[in-house]
Amino acid sequence: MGDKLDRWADPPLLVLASLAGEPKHGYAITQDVAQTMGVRLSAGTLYAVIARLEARGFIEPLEAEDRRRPYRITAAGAKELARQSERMSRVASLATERLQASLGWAGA
Amino acid sequence: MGDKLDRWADPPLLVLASLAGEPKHGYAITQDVAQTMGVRLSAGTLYAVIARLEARGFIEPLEAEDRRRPYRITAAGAKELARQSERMSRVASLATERLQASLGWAGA
DNA sequence: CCCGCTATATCAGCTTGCGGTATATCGAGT
DNA sequence: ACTCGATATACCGCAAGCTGATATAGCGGG
Repeated sequence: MGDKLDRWADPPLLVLASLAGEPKHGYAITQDVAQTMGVRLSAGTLYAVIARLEARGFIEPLEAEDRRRPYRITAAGAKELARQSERMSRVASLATERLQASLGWAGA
Repeated sequence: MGDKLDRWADPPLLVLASLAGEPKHGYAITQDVAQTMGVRLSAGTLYAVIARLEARGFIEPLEAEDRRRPYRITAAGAKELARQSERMSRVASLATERLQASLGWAGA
């Protein structure tokens, strides 16, 4: 049930990608990730990830408006995101290449 | 130290991507993943992932030669890999776009 | 007045990831 | 012959992460 194999997407990466453009607060991140990346992050995951990302210095909190606690990506976070997304696109294109190259799969 | 935040790459995805081209046995997967994707999978991770992937029907074992137990990607696995890598490249390009759009990062 | 949406936070439980260890075979060096 | 490193698979315990549930709370609509 709680199977990780159903969604192979690292929440930290999605959150960081969401914050890459402009600062957002937690709830806005969930919505952005759902809309632009098609992955629904539960509240439990979201705030845990935010805490870890902040502890690593990849994101930093801004002054709270109302109930909203916005976060901004740091230079270190941006650098890390750039590295990871480069790797990601390499893996993705490699996978696509290989899949197209072997059109012989009759499969089960 | 076993911090997941250091390496945001889902081992299942890497293994499946490695098997996308042609069947490989476990050890060969580790080497391929390390060389082409820059991620080192420990033996413990590797064989656990293989077992889960097989249980899901994403890969299937071929007849063993010598000590080697090769695995092949199934049609279901290929489909899943295609879906995931499409998502991956979308997230990656989105992240890159957003990072470049906000050129405030000094790079340090 | 209650319900759903916004918004954040925490918890228990399960799954997963990783390092270490065990086993076994093989080729190369000494 | 012996040892060492590489090949190759497998399992264990621990720590970390993810998820769904639960709690809190203000606000607007039915």
